[in-house]
Amino acid sequence: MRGSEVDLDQQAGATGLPAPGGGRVTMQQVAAEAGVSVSTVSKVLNGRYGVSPATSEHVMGVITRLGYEASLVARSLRNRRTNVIGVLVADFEPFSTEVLKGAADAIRGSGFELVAYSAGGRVDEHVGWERRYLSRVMGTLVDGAVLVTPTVTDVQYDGPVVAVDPHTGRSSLPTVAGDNLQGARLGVDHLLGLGHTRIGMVTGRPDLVSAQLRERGYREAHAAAGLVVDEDLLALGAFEAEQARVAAHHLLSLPDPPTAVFAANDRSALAVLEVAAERGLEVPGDLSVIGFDNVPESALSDPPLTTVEQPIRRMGHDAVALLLSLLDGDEAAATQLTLPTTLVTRRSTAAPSTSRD
Amino acid sequence: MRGSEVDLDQQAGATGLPAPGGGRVTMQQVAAEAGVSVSTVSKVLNGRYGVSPATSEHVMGVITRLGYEASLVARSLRNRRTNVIGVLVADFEPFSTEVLKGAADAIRGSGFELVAYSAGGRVDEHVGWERRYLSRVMGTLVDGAVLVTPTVTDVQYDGPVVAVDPHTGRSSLPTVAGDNLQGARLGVDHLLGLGHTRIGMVTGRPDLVSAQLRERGYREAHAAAGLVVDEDLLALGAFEAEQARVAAHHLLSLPDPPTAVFAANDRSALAVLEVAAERGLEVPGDLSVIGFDNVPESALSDPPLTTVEQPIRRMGHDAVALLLSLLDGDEAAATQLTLPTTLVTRRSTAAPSTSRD
DNA sequence: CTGTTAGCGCATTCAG
DNA sequence: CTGAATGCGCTAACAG
Repeated sequence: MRGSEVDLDQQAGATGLPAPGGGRVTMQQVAAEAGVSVSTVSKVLNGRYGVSPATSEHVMGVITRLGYEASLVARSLRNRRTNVIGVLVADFEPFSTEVLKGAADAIRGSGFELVAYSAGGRVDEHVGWERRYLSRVMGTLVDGAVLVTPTVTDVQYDGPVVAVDPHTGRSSLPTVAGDNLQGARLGVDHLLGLGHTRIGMVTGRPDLVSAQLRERGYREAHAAAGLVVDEDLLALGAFEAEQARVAAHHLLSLPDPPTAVFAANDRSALAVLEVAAERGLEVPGDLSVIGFDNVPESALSDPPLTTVEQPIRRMGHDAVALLLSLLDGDEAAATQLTLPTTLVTRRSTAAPSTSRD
Repeated sequence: MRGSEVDLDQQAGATGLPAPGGGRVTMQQVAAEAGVSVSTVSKVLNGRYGVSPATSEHVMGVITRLGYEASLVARSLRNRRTNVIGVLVADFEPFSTEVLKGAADAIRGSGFELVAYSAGGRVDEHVGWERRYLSRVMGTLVDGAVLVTPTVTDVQYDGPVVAVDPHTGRSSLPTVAGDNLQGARLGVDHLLGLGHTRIGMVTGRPDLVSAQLRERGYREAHAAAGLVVDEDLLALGAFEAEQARVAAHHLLSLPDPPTAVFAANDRSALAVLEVAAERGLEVPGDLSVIGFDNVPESALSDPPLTTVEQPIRRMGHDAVALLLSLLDGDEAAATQLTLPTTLVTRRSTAAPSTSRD
C-alpha cells in the first residue's frame, strides 16, 4: 500500500516533492514544485489573464505531472457556482436508480456533473430527509437538486429544486410525475376486463400523492364498472416490501379473499407474489397480481409481473432538463409535468378461475 | 418562488432573521439568532462538552426552528473524517447502478453516507477518469471510494480505495470481481452443449481484465471441446451498444456466419438481439445469443436473454464492506475477491437449426 | 462556560 | 505579470 518513496509530512508546507502515487495533491504542492505562488496556479487553472505564457506552460506541466485536480469541496466552498447537479434519494433502490439513469442521459454533454446523495436508508428516523439533504448540499456542493420521492410538501427552497414523484400537496415545487390516476385505472380496468370482481389493493405510502392517486384510480375504476369497493380489500403496503407482505397475508386470509391484487408499486407486487407462493397459491391461476412502475426487476419475477409502466428514466431525464432550464434563468420552465403511463402485460394476470381450490 | 419575507443580504453578517423558506441557513445565522458565538453553536452541534445545558437547549431550539443543517462541504473541508463513502462511476448505467444498490445495502446502519459521483459520460475524453475523480473527492468529500470499472491500472492512492471489476493488470488495489473466466466457460459450454460449433464472440473493452478473461474463457471452452476457434468469429464490441452493433453486423455478414453469439456483456448481447431482429433473424431459431452480467434489463428483451450472471449487487456490497474494514484500520482486509458466476437460462439460446433459411 | 483566533483548499481582489 | 491578503462555512485550539 505504502509507496517506496519518501514519506512527506502532509501537514507542513511540504518541500515540493511530488509524492508520486501518494495522497491528494494540493495546490500548495503544485505551487511549491513550480516555484510560483498559489494564486498563480489558480489563475493558470482557470484560464485567467495575467499570466505569462511561459509561466503558464510551466505550471501546466507541473499540474499534469503531479496529476493535480482541484478539490471539488474547496472549490465549491469558494464559488457560488459548482456545475454540479445533485440527485437526492432516500435510498438506492430500483426506482431511484432508474431516475438516476435518466438524469445521466440528460446531463450528458451539458458540462454539468452529477452527484447522487443518500444517507443510506436512515430515512424513517426523520421524515423530511429531503430538507436536511438539501441544506447539506444546496448552495455549496450543488447548484440545483432533483428530489426523488420526497416525504414532505413544504420543501420551499431558494435554489432550483425539482421533485420527481413528489408528495405534491399544495407545494409549488416544479414537479415531474407519472400519470398515476390514469395508470391505476389502466391497471384495475385490466383486471376488471379479465372478469375479476373482488380485487384487493395493497396501498402505497399515504403521504405521497402518487399513492393517493393510485388508490383513487382504483376506486374510480370500480365506480365506472358499477362496482362498490369493499373497504376490507384495501391494505396498507406503504410502497415497501415488509409492510406489503403483511398486507398480502391479511388480504389472502380474508374469509372471502380477492381473486386479484392491485399493488401500488412493483416492490409491493413482488412481495405479494412471494406471499402467494408461500401460501401455495398459483399466480395467475389462483391469484392475479398487477404492479405499478415497471422497474426492470419486475420482469425477473416468476411469473413475470404484469404492471403499469411509468417512464421512470424519462422522468429523471425531464427533471434534470427542467432543472437545467431553471439554472439558465428560465423561470417559465417551472411547471408540473405529468408523463403518460401504459399497461405492460406479462404473465401474472389472467381470468379468475371459476372454482377456487 | 421568492418568499414573502424580507430579503436579507446573504453576503453580509446578516441580522439573524430566520429567512424562513429561503436559502441555506448558515451557522452564522443560527449564532446571531441565538445570541451566541459561532463556536458555541458548533460545540452544541457536535455534542462537545463545555456548554451550559441552558445555552445548549436554547441553541438547539434555534437550530431546529431555523432548520439548520451543517454544510457537507464546509465540514468536509475542515475535518479529516467525513463519514461519507464515494462510489465513482463513469456513467450511471445498468451495471454501475446495480453496484450502487449493493453499496447501499452494505452501508445501511453503518453510520456512513453514500455519494455517487459521475462526470456524465465525458469519459472517453480522458482515459483515467478515476484518477481525476479520486483527486477531486478523496480526502475532502469522502473518506474512501469504490471505483466501478476503472480504465487504468495504476490507481495508486493513499486513502482506502476498492475497485469493482477493475482493469487489474498488476495493480495492487483491493478488488472485487466476478469469476470472469469460469463465467465465460459456463456460457460457451452452454452453447457448445446445445450443439453449436460456429460460435461468434462480441468482445469487450480490451483494456479491462474482465474482457480479457471472458475472451480467454471462450477460447478455453473451445479447446476443451477439441475445437479450433476461427479468428474471424471474434469482433470488438467494447462493452458498448454502438460498437457491439457494428460487431454483430460484421459477424452476421460473414460468408459462413455463426449460429450463436457469445457477447462479452449484456449490453452487447442486447445490441446483437436488435441487429438480429433488423436482419430478420429469429432468436433463438436462427441465432442463439448469450450475454454476461445479468443486469435486470436482460430479462426485458424479446426474447429474454440467456446470460451469465455475476452477483453485481453483492459485488457492490462486498466492495463497501471491504472499504469499511479498511477504514477501520484492518489492513488485512485488502484482498482480491472473486465471486462465482452462474448461468441463467432464458429464451435466447437453443440448439442450432439443421438447415439455415 | 464562552468567545476569539486560526486554518482546511481554493479563487479573487488588490498591491507591488 | 505576479504574490500577499481575504473569506467561503465550519471545527479545534486556546484565552478570557
